[in-house]
Amino acid sequence: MSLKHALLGFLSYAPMTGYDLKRYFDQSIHHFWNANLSQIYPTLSRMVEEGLLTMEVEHQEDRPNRKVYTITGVGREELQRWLREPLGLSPLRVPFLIQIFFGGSLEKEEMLARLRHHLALHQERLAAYQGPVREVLRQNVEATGLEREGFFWGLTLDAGIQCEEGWLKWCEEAIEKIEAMGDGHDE
Amino acid sequence: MSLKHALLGFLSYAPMTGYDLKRYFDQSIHHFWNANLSQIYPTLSRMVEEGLLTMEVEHQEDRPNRKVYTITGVGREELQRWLREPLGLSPLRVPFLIQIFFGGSLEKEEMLARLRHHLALHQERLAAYQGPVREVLRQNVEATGLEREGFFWGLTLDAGIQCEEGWLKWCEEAIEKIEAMGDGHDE
DNA sequence: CGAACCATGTAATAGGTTACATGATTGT
DNA sequence: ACAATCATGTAACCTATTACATGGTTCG
Repeated sequence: MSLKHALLGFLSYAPMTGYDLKRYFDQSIHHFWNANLSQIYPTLSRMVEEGLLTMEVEHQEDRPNRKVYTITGVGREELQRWLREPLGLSPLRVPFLIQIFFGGSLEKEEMLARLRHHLALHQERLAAYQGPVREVLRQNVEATGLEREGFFWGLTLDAGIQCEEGWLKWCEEAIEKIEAMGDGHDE
Repeated sequence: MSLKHALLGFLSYAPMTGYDLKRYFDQSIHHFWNANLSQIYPTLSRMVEEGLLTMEVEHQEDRPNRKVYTITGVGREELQRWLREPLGLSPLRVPFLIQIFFGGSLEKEEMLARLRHHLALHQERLAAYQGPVREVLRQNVEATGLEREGFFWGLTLDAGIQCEEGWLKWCEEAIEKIEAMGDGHDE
């Protein structure tokens, strides 16, 4: 279960609440993994039962109480074990490609509009990765001083960028090929 | 629900059994979507209830009976509607990148071994796409005569290839960067 | 005055994987 | 003999999403 190990990973940096963890997800691994609060909270409870974490309630007066989770020795061992576990390639699930696969009945212009829209979405995402996302990463390295860790954070962002560039290239080539095609439903 | 629409897509080519459909999944859209028989069978039943398909039992003597599903007019309309529905970008879920992200505690050689293994997996998959997978696609076009459809089938395979090439490039660059790094856990 | 932030959850639903169950035929 | 192919499913389980529920504070 990857969510569990991602939580262990962040908690190996510092004790945190579920709400904090969600912010870290959104800020740093959002481009290859995400989780909702409604999934994070029960998972943290279960991890306490399993002995991977401990929890302490921090009382606050003007705000809701915080449940601060801390990783245990067992938790650290489990994280280290998992980090070395060989994983196969994760299967893709891209509904958009199902639409392309069965798109033979769409008209040329309709299909082009779909692809151009998709291209724009990927351009947006790429720009975000190269700009604000990269910047947040840099700030996190600066704030924590975790140089070596920051190097690996950067690698995952590189992967996201590489992926987006691949999609852009594919979209562009697909558009060219369709534009070169005959009109209507034939050829 | 994408599975439903993928099933509608294949059944728009010809009536088929669940078992046949599974074969088509494995053969043609496997690289961006897959499904198990234990998921396909109940889904087909539900689609009959919803009026998207009809089912007829074909009795066989030496083999189990076949349940042949046929797409209805309603089913075709639903497929056409869905093919035009704009979809956002599908979120990635790559557990391997979680391992990289939190991989700061692994030793240099350990990390290199992981990346080299990953590189090999992607090379294998790319070779499959460029060789046998492309060949099966070509044969399906020849067998069915669906030239225009075949063009779009090919596009989805191009996307798979583009994706694999992106991963390969990323793996290679990551390996180079790590090799250039200082030894052990520092720097 | 309304939106966003802080902070916690539960419940219902959907989607997907794995294991279990059956049973004849064909190929190695 | 053993595995694979044909052909159907059910049940248990795991994972993830969406909706519902609460309630004060801060910012525009």
